[in-house]
Order: sequence, then structure tokens, then C-alpha cells
Amino acid sequence: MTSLPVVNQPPHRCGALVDHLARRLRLRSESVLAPLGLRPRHLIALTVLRDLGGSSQQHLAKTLEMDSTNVVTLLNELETENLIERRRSPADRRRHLVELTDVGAKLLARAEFALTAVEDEVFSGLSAEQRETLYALLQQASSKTAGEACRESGGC
Amino acid sequence: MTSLPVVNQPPHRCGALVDHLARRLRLRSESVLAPLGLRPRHLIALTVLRDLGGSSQQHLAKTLEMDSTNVVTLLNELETENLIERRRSPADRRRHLVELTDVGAKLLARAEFALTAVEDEVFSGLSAEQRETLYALLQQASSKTAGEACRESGGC
DNA sequence: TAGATCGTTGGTGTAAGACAAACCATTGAT
DNA sequence: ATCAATGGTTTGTCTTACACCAACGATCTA
Repeated sequence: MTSLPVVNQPPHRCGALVDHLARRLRLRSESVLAPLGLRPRHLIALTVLRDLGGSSQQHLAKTLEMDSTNVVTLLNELETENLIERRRSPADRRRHLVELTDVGAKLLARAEFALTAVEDEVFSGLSAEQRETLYALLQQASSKTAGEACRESGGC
Repeated sequence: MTSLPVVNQPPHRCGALVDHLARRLRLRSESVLAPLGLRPRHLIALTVLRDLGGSSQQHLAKTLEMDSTNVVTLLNELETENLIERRRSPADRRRHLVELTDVGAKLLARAEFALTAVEDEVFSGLSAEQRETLYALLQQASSKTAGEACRESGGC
């Protein structure tokens, strides 16, 4: 057997790196988000909701991979702040369709703007172009899996 | 003022995306890591130690952005399993130099191998090449900031 | 010698989040 | 019409990861 090309080295694992970066981002985000009355988990939920353009709660739970009872309390918090809206699905009145309100969308935008400095700092090792690439990859990775959660729950 | 090119759209924020992906990875990793006696935080610490090739504890605390007292307990856990080693710095005998042991390096390698399936699943939306790009970007982002922590603490 | 620094121990408090049980409204199948 | 299954909700318990504080010994530096 002739020796193979460069291939056989162990593939790189992103897990720990992602975790590590997430921590750095989260720590800084907390203080920036606090004045807006948000916590990191709120931001994740709002972001996912925006990207999904609305969702049933069960679908949301699957996407966030959170226990559904905890999703309820998370959404309660967001709803009392008028950031999201629960409407009954006309097709199946047991379902709640969750959507961003205008207030929620605007607050999310403000939050993201406020996070500029944080990301500039944490991603200071990357050029603007590299950051854009990173964003695209992350988006692609998470929307793929979101799509699967979607199919599973028959949602969307 | 003539209108500017494509530029002025709000830049994308990776924070929530990173957080979200980190969660997905962490949830799955826990069950894979458990049989090896590891938790996600252990993996992060081991990974950072490998990438740094050893470090003082204070420097490690800065890199991980963890409270130093919590770093102590984390290292205690790793040390009782013989995964890391604390040696006194000859230059400053107050300092502990922390390094991976052979056992630790091997376990880390085994852990990463065991995580293959997890990453394959979570990153199923990306091609092998894209995953490699992602890894490179993450590595670059986190090593840059690690370098800053290093300078701050006069370490390395 | 005095004061700062590194690591360590022990203790407290908070928040995320998993999990379980019981409930209502609604659906869909028989 | 009945009954099981489903989506959401409430409540309550338990664990874990942390941050934070105070005090200490060893060591370095001035």
C-alpha cells in the first residue's frame, strides 16, 4: 500500500474551542446586556426566533435543545417585556405560535449594536472578512441542525 | 455625499450563534465524556493547556477567564486523575507551572476521538473543508486573546 | 522587616437548567 | 361519544457551575 497523502492526521475538534469562545463572549455580554434587561439566554432565544421567523414552542424547545418547561419560563419572561407574542395556531389550537414583536425586534437590534465592542474585542484576532466567514459558517452549521429539528417536530 | 458601497449594513454578530452551538455541542459531549471521567470544563482546560504547552495557574485563570479559586478546584480534579502536573517554578517558587502529563495528553486524544460522532452531527451542515476553516478561525481568535492574557500576566 | 503576590482552603450565594408530577384545552382515532 | 395522545403550563426539587469573600502559608521584592 503506497502511503496516502496528508490526509490521515486526526481531524481538528472545534468543541472545546467553541465552548471557550462562548464563555469569553458570554461573560462580557452579560454586563452589556444587563442595562437592556436581557440575559444571554434571552438573546439566544430572540436571535433564533428572528432567524426562524416564528415557531411553535415545541419546535423552539427542540431547536434550543432546552427542556420545554424551561422554555415556558423563558418565554414568560420575554412576553412580560412584550418582546415576543404567543398566538394560538389556527390549524391546531393547542399550539402556541411564538413570534418576535416589533419591540422585541428593535431591542434585539439595539442589543446587537451594543455588543459591537464585545465582539470587536473577542474577535480582535480576525479580520472583518474572516469574521464574516466565521459568521457564515456558524449560521450554516446551526441552520442545518435547526432544519432537522424542524422536520422531526413536523413544524414549520 | 454620494452613497457608499454595500458597506453600511449592520455587521453580523456571532455571539448568540456561538453560544447556541456551544450548547448543542456541550449537551452531546457530556454523555460521551462521562465514561472517560471527564466533564466539558475539564476538556476545555486540557485543550488550552495543550495549546499553551503549560502555564502558570494565574495565567491559566486569565486565559480561561475563570475565578482563580475555581481554577484550583478544577486543577485538583485533574491532578488527582494524574492528567496534569503542578511543578514549582524555579524562577519564582510561588508559582505553579501546570502541564499536561502523558496520561493527560493521551486521555485528551482519546476524548477528542470519542467526540468525532458528536462533531460530525453538530457540524453536519458543513463540508470537511469548511470545518477545517472554522477550526482555523476559532483557533486564531482564541489564540490572539490568549496572547493578550499572557502579556497582561507577564506570563509565558 | 514590611508589603505584595501565588496558590490554597472553606464557605456563601445565585442562576441555569434537568427532571417529575399534575393539570387544562384540544385533537384525532375508534 | 369516548378516550388516548399532544401542546402548553405550573410547581417544586435537585444538581452543577460559578462568582465572590475571607483567611492562610509560602515566597518574592523593596
